[in-house]
Amino acid sequence: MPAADDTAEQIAALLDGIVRRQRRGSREGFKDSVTHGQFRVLRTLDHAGRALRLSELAAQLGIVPRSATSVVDDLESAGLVARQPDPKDRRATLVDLTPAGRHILTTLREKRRAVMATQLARLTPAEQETLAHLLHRLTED
Amino acid sequence: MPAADDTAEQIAALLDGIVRRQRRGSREGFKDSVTHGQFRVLRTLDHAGRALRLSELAAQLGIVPRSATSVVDDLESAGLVARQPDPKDRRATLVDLTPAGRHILTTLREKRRAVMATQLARLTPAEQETLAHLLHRLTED
DNA sequence: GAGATATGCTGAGGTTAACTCACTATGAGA
DNA sequence: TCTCATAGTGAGTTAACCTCAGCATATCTC
Repeated sequence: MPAADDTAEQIAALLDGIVRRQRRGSREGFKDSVTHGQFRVLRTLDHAGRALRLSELAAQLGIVPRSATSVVDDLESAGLVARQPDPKDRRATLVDLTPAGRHILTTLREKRRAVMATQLARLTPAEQETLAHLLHRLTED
Repeated sequence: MPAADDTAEQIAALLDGIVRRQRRGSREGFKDSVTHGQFRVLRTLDHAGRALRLSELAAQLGIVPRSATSVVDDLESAGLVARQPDPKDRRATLVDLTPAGRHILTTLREKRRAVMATQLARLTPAEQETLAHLLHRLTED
């Protein structure tokens, strides 16, 4: 049982626990506005900076298109995103943030940041930087 | 908007993405054996090294007791854990791993480790150590 | 330019992992 | 003893996914 292997198992369990807590915290904070899944859509659209095809959105979220349809349905009912037909392909629909969606996203980000910051307070700013750097390295292509 | 705050938001998003992928990978690997939630129960019992009360188990998992009941139900049907009455309190039930549960846990850990190791391969062993250390610091009391 | 094939979205329905609320059985304190 | 707290569970709900099937539109092949 090599040490490196133990590290992998350990990291997996630690990540799992942290995200679990963080998710729980967000749920409290997001109450009565949007769900975590909806938040992810808003964030993704904002990050893209333009309207995305539903399938494109799904790909970026790492979910199947059918699942994206449902989340977008709910966000659209809430007036936070808008669908419009893609002029280049009549099969496709473009999804974009509404001003209301953009507005709420700012608030939610702040709440989420607060939750995360509470946990992160255990690390020094330098350690936080290191962590961010390592996590980033883990996700980049 | 101070840099430290940005870091918090960033870390939250990165963690989320990593765990999402990792979870997806595990799902593939665990197929036809146990779910992620069930795995967590097995791991927790093994970690405790003794039979746990259902409520104690729930607490360690960070879920409400009622939720633990259901997961334990399924694991018990599968013969991976066993319930037995707590001799000290007839209201309580103790849950423990069966030999079969202990056995499958080893296999699952290995699969999970493999999934995580693939992602971790982007970091040097030293970086992995650092990451494990930082994550550990984040979770400890 | 017509027919086969691929693509984009959505209806229907299922699973996992949680939740709350209300109930029963048992234990513990006044 | 009578009250109140605690341990577990039945019933029912929610979020966030999934697959499979189907329709409309686009594209490719002949």
